[in-house]
Amino acid sequence: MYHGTMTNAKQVQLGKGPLADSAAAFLAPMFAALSDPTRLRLFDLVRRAGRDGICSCDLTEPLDRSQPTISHHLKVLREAGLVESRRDGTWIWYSVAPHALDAVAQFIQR
Amino acid sequence: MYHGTMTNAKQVQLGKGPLADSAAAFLAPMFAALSDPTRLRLFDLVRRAGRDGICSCDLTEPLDRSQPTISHHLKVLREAGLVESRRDGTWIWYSVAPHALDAVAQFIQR
DNA sequence: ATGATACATCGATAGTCATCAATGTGAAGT
DNA sequence: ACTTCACATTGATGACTATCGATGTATCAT
Repeated sequence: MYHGTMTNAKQVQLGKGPLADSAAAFLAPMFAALSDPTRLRLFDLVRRAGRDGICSCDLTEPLDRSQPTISHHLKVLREAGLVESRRDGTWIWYSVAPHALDAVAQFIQR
Repeated sequence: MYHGTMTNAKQVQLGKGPLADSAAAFLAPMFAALSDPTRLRLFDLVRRAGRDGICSCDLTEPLDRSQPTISHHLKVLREAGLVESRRDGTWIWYSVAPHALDAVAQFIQR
């Protein structure tokens, strides 16, 4: 399994014209990743943890969901490029990917 | 059918602590409304139309979707509080709801 | 090696969604 | 009244999703 730094350097220039098909295809999964209440709170908890990140084991309880469910949501966030994971011995730390929300913010205020 | 101004004055104070359950329940549907590529481009087209808005008939072709599909997406955007509709004779004009994305923007940059 | 801990994956289920063809509705013109 | 145009709704279908119990996997301690 992959636990390195997902740099996701993909930068999308939204441009000035109508939102391109490719830009929409890039942005939509990010919105989708935040479209579930549980996952939204999950992302918020990870973000509040700052650079150090937060252990997956500390996320199960406050969200009142099973461990597989939290693991699933973290996978969705990771595949959307919003969070990164970093293994440290037995456990894994999740943190927000740098510039994760830049594209989203750029779309919101344009 | 309702075509008046959906003021949606609901204001959410996200506060400083972890994202509350209620705040997540309020925000998630907005992200969900933008989580589909077609609907994202649809919203973008409506937003680009400015205050006057844009006719539904002018949205079917550029998005390459059937008329019922566009109608469905517009309904989703409207119920999420992101766009408004205004009847004018035979046709209907869609425009972005004022402060539609304020809550989303507030969440993104916090 | 054994056991324990942290996390991922599998399989199943109930619910939701995007899409379209067909049909309904409401307004305007003739 | 009839037709036409703009848009909404219905019904159906295939795809996706949130959730959990059960099970697998990797790491550490003993």
